[in-house]
Amino acid sequence: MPYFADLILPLPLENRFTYSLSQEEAEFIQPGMRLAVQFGKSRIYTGIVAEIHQNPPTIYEAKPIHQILDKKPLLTKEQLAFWKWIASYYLCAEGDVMRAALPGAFLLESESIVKLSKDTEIENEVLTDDEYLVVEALQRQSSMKIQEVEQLLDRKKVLPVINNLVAKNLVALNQEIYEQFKPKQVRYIKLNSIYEAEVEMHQLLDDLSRAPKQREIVLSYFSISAHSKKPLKVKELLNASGASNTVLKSLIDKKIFEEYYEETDRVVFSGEINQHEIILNKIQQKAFQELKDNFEERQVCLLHGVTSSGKTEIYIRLIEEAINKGKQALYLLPEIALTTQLIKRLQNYFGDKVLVYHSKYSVNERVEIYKKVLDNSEKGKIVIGARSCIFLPFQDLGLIVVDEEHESTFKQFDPAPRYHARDAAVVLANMFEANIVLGSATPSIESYFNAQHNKYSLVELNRRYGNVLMPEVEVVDIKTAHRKKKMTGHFSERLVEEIKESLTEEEQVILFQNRRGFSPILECNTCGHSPQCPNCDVSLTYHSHNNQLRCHYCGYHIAMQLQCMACGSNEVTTKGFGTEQVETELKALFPKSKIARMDQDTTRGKHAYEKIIQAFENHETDILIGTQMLTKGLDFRKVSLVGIMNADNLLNFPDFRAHERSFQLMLQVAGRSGRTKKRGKVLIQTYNPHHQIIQQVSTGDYLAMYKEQLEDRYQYQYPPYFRLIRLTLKCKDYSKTNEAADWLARALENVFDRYVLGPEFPPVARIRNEYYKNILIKIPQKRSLGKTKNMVHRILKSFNAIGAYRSVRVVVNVDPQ
DNA sequence: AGCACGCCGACT
DNA sequence: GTCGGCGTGCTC
Repeated sequence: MPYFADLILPLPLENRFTYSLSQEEAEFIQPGMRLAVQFGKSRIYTGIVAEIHQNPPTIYEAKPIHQILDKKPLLTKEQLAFWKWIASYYLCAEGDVMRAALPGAFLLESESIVKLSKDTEIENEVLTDDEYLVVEALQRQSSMKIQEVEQLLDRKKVLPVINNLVAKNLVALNQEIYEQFKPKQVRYIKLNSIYEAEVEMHQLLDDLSRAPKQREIVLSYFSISAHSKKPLKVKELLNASGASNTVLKSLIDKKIFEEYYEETDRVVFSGEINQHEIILNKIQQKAFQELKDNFEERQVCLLHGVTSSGKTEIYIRLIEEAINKGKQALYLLPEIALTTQLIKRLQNYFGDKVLVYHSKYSVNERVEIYKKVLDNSEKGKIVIGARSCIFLPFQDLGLIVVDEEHESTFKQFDPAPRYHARDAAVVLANMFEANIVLGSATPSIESYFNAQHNKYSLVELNRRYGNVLMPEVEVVDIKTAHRKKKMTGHFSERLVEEIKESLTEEEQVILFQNRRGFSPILECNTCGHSPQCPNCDVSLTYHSHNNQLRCHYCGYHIAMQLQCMACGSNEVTTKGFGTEQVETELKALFPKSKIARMDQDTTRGKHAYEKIIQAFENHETDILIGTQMLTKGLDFRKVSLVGIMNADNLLNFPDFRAHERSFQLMLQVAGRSGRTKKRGKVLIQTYNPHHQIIQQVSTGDYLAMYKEQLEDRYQYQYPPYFRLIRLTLKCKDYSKTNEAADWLARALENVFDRYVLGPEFPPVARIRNEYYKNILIKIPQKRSLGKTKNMVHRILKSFNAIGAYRSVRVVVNVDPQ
């Protein structure tokens, strides 16, 4: 009986692919292992075994596999099921999930290598110039990559040339695959055991009397090993003796020393546990108990706790309980770069049980963490990281914490799989029958709705830790201020007063300015023209640090223009205002204060974030101006004033979540103020002081916001009452984009009727010379989600079958943010 | 995705 | 005439 394996390949393709196995292979291979297989004419890919069976494919001959890459499965059954769920829920291929889920180093890919055939006789052959060049080059360097051949011949299509050479039996084309992960090896040294006896030892030292450097090394070795029995690293020995590697090498050559290698962890925790107990106050204790009680009934619990109410301590205690039961715990964060403070807190308590996992780690480091989790090892019982952590190979997951669950960065936007880590984590927890806490000071409407409708349980913390008062919020009407001429640039008189007061009290100030879309653009005072990107439908934005005009979307940039490009007028001004302007104006207002800025521009370097934060923590900075980044879990002690420069550009965003977002953002920023005894102050500058969201922020009334937003969502048919699927069409051809979008919208309307919106152009309708068009499908609660998705799937399939629309790509985004 | 094949315009 | 552009189809 023949055997077959169905593989998931890391490609955006619908199907799994079936390969044939020998009986021996079939007995060894298990689902979750990696195989290297040939796919297509020449390439070799890494595939994951999803299933082994004995049903031969009917319409094609299955190819044999190339190589088995694992001794035991790299994926658990749960993971395979989880991948399947993600692919079907978010309407993407399992291959897309595979790419997102596995550290890159696990995905071996082949590279075509050209080599000279063994018994080549060139003389008789008639060669073209190109062919001759390749053969000649190969006589010098034995093998070449396709890319190198491209360089050699200085043209793009070299495969025909190579194929001709292969046909003439002059060269061979091979596939080479590389195992990318290399365990880190550390070189150790030990003395040859014959010198351990005292006599031999003295003899050795005598023998070396004429080689003082070598003698020095041996003496160092003795002195180190006298008070430590630990294996000795070569590096340590060389450091201690001050000798060079060459000297040691001659000792190794003389067989006096022996060297050996051992694998070590790249990711090591060097600190030590310095916090041994977490003591919860009464309110925290009560919440902790409630959470545990709730878990008896329901797996998911929403923890709604105001800023600095001490949610982290509760998480830590929950994690502790999970790992005490021998289970693994996962702590999900929106963005890992901003959370060094939190990671330190966890490591101080749990030591090396904590592993941090995120995309900024090197591929090798990620492989190590992956393997630790797979082995359910003691190191790495607790994993903390951003959204991709949900793909780790947990064996026995007991608890998931989703911190700042309202954050939209949990949703992956591009590329597929466009998953929401919070929602996927709920599914993951369900697979393990694990508990999951969703925590936030400003829960998402969806989660609060689920809590209100008993899908999740709910625990609330209404007091700040140590009974610190919530900050006092003052709304400044800048419309009136402008009229009364009480504005200095973007600063109202009130804000300047408050900053002055804080500074004289030697307290710190945070100023918040929303980013994107409000970066400054250049505008001509005469004709109103502003320079546009040639590839995208946007104005170029001005960047003062390099004096450039830049496109946000494609990176196109030109030097700053001093004359209008349309009419030649010399009067051009920068409009709109970002953090840079705030900084400039602030420096003029407070020349003596130390001012720092935290935004995209200033946080580019690897440790730039930390430096700015550190400086602020150490009070080397008085005023910190920043964007969204400031809202994320930073804990500054001496901030007494938070200023929101302009609330309106948040509120006026064209998005059904704009109000919810504004509320969350403002309340989070406000929470940075007054974390110690003194009551903090928040100043919000706005043109609409009576806007309901501004009012709700100033009273900190989450429930009022929730209720009002919920009504809007119901009325305008948005989540949580309706689910959304957004289809985005992209194409270089404008009219084709329109035609295809119309066709697709018609096809969808046939099934979903009035629940199809669009097609319509997004605010930026052209990016990198591609036109965009959106179609939105709204799914009422009563309609089956699964059936709807199958239907969408079917319609997309027939869309893709239309030759004329072949160049139009459709991006599917389920639950778009 | 990546690659082959086929058709078409633009150059040595 | 070939080179390289792109559209189309297929991969177990």
